[in-house]
Amino acid sequence: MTYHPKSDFMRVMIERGFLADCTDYQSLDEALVEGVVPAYIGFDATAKSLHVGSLIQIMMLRWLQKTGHKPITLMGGGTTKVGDPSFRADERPLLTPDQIDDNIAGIKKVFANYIDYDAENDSKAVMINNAEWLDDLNYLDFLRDIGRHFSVNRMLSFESVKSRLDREQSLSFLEFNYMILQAYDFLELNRRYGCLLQMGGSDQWGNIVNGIDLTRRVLDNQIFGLTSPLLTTSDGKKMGKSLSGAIWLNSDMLSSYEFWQFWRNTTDADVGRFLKLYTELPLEECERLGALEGSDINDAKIVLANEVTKLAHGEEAAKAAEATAREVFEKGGTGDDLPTISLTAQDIGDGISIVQLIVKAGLVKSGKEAKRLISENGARVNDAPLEDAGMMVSTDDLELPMKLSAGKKRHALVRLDG
RNA sequence: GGAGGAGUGCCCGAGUGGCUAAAGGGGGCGGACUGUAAAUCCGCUGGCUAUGCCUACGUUGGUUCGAAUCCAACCUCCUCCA
Repeated sequence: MTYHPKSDFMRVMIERGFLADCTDYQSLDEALVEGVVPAYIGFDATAKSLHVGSLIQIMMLRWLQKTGHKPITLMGGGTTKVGDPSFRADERPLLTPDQIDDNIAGIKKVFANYIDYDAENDSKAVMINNAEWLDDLNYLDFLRDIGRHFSVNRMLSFESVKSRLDREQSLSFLEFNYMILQAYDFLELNRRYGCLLQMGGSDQWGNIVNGIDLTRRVLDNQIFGLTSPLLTTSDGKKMGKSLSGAIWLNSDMLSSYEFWQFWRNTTDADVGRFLKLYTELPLEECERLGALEGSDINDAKIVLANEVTKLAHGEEAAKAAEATAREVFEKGGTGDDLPTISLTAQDIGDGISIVQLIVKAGLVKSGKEAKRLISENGARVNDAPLEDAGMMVSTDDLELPMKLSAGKKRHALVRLDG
């Protein structure tokens, strides 16, 4: 960007790599200088927790608040009933209202760690559910008041739905309405809360622009949109997957240790970028750490893991995760923070096969995979290669916690409970 | 409503009566190399109480000793027409 912003928020967004595009850099910048700007990001409730793919959005709201503005976290209680088709190859399964409520409850937990909803100033954040205005819409009124502002011709031209239209997959009318509902959200947030800005990933650009147009037409208000880059790791993978699935932000969905490990395993080339996006370390520090060469950059990865985990799960959790990681990887020992399963004597009975234990410990999905792992010499028990796939484990073997390993990186503890 | 095309394993995609748990690729997992990195190379990749059994090629039935493969009906999607 050649634009030199006057506002702290825009400056941070640009310097730290959050900015992919903005509908009007200069006007938005001026609004940010003039006063408190309420800005929102919407989160659909498709799972019980958000994952690291949404973390960049959360960090944007956090910076927004830190630079003196007002974050609005919009929970998509209404829009989730429709499902966002943007850049998706197929239709999502519809969630029931109960599932959606459950998911919202889970997602809410994580925001409190990043955003202050109790601030006693103009930057106090608010959390709103768009079900508030979407659930009770009257179809005909909505079509007449809002629908008339949308051109189907134009809607069909959006990149976000193009792949669906071009290819053999259908786009249901239900999903097609998503962009109208999201546009309407922006309008309502402007009307009700004076919201001036919507942020989101660059895949949301079309939806955001629609909201801006709609608000201008209906209320004659100028509002703004700002998008973050769609994050992939430098080796071209989507952000947020790792060894065993999605990287959830909620600690009840993914342990702090595993969360920490995800960041510790960042690809070299991403370290500097991630430090800027996902931590609040000074820029120079991010750059210095990201520029470390060879094995020195491992120290930077530890800093990254500590900082991100601290924000998400708290300082204690970060410390415990680091301690366990050091114990496990540097000394080849064990640590309390490793994923642990507890078995009762009853579970074990006369003995349980090692194959079953490996499955129960969550290191593999099936007994067959466990056997494969063993035959490939990837399984270890207390750090000794496991050769006998038929090995039985008795309660006596679990006097001390047993450490099971799958490959070099994945470990779990098995304890006897009670 | 009419005509034509399509529906395969986590994904893409070959197969068009037995040799098919189904080529190839991607992804994933394990190994080597390293730095708990990347790239590269090698191997594995449906499940189970396992010399056998179960599940699987849109769904349901049928033909056959035998079907992903043939037939019928249905469902869904795509393209064109109304």
